Formats: sequence, C-alpha cells, structure tokens
Amino acid sequence: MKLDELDMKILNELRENSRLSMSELGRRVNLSSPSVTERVRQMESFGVIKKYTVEVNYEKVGQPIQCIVEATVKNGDYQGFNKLIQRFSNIEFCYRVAGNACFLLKLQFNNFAEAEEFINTVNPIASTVTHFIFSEVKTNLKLDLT
Amino acid sequence: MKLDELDMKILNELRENSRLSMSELGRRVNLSSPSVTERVRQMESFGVIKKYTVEVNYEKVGQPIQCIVEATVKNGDYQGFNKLIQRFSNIEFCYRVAGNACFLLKLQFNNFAEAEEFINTVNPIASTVTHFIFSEVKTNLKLDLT
DNA sequence: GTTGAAAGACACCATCC
DNA sequence: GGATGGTGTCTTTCAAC
Repeated sequence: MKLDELDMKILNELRENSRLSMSELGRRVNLSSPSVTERVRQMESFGVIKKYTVEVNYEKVGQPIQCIVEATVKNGDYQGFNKLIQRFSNIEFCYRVAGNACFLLKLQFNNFAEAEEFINTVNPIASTVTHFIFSEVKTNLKLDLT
Repeated sequence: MKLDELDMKILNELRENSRLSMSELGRRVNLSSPSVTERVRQMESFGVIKKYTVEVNYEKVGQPIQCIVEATVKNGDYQGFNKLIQRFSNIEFCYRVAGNACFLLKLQFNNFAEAEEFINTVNPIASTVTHFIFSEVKTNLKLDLT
C-alpha cells in the first residue's frame, strides 16, 4: 500500500485524537466523509493503523513506578524469556534489540516491591539493568512523507 | 480522584478500542450511557486519560528503522540536550531516567542515514548507546486495581 | 445511576463527476 | 480517484425518577 500526503494528514489527526468522527476528520483534511472513511478503512485493513487506543497517566491510575529494563538473556534461552514475560500484564512494550542487551522492556508497577518481584523473577533467566523513570521529557511525534 | 473497578474496566476497553461510542462502551461494562459518559469525562478532566490516539505500524508508514537510544549528557548540560531534541519530530518518547544513562529515547527513521544524522547531532552534547529494534515481542497491557 | 424521549449527528449507499 | 444527497440508524443529551 502506497500512502500519500493525505493519508499522513489523516494519521496525524487521528494520532492527536482518535475519537474524531469521519465527518469531522474529513473537514480537517478537506475531504468528504466517504472518502476519508475509505482511506481509513484501507489503512486499517493494511495494518498501517494497528489500534485505536488511549494514553493513560500511570501515576493517576495507581502505577507510579515506571522503568525501562535492559535484559540480557543467559545461555541464549530466548524461548524461556519470551514465555516468562507473557505472564506479566504490566509490560508496555518489549523489543528485541541489537546491542549489549537482548531485550528492552518498559514496565509499570504499583510500588517498588512489585518491581523487585519482577526483577527477581527474571534474573534466573536474564541479567538486567533497570532504569527507573523520573519524568517524561518529550512525547510528540509527527509523520512526514519522505 | 479515586478510581474504582468500573473505571478500570472502562479504561481497558478504551485502550483496546478508543473509538467505541459511549453507548457501546456502556453496554460492555454494564452501565448506562449517561453514567459511562460522566465517568469518562471525569477521567479526561482529571488527566487520567491523557489522549485518544492511534498505534501506527512504522514500517508500513515508511519509517522502518526504529531504535532506542541511551543518552548520557556531558558536563550536566541538560538544558542544551532538552532544547536540542525539541527540534526532532520523530521521537516517540524521551524519559529522564536513573542509572548510567540520563535519558532514554525511542526514535523512528526512514533510513540509516537519518539515524546517523541524529546521532551526529546529539554527540557533541551527549554520548549515546544505540539499540536498533529488531522486533516487537510483546505489547499488551491491562490495568488492575491494587 | 437509570430510564425514556427528542434532537441531532453520523455512517452508509447509490449516484454522479 | 473524489463529491453529493438522501435515508435509516445510532448516539448524545436532557429531563424526571
């Protein structure tokens, strides 16, 4: 699927507010509502749009402890690591990466005890470096056509 | 603001699909639509809900190069670093963290040349460790009441 | 927090450019 | 590819409870 500038505009609008109606979305990108609808449907079915979701303030939701963990799997037991982390529901992301570490994860916890518990659970399989998050410096993001 | 189990249910539903109508949302959590609407409005105004947004597949959008960068600022010039990264629009997040590094950032690029350019721009102010992302292992996330 | 009613907006379709 | 107009449905919003 080839995206044009209009698709990018649509994505940027939806990224700012995914609850826009198709007609309002059309107004913002100067397109009729049937046209926007079709473009959006296309991007959904091609997987360009993965999910409509919500950004939550974890502190206000009772999970004030956030951290990013570098995990280096021992003895190349990637399967075991994969399996292990599946049971946690407080993982925002887990990426397989190049570099010293094998995986980078972001997690939320209700308190430090929970964080410790997680690390203890993982450590038999992977060594970890934990970066607790102090604050969010920047999060904006715009898509451009190259 | 004190959240109860119903609020959590609502958040989890919206996190899975932020485009649900209030009436449909009400159906799913067994609440009338006026009640859901009020709860959602509350969570919006208290900042529990930060933003309704969309998850995009960066590869399909023409930004196949993703990485997480650890940045360690030289000479404690945090202001300079902050200012520097503001001009980039391809930063998904930037956290101030504890640990060896000062900041952790996630970025998207159209190609390696752009990634190199970013690193070159940052290096006078901060040393960096770059982890290119191979794949996304896990991303689900549910909120629970403690 | 619920129900019910009224107004409005929306999505959808067919048609046409 | 995109726009327009009409129709039916769903939603929102308000009132009263």
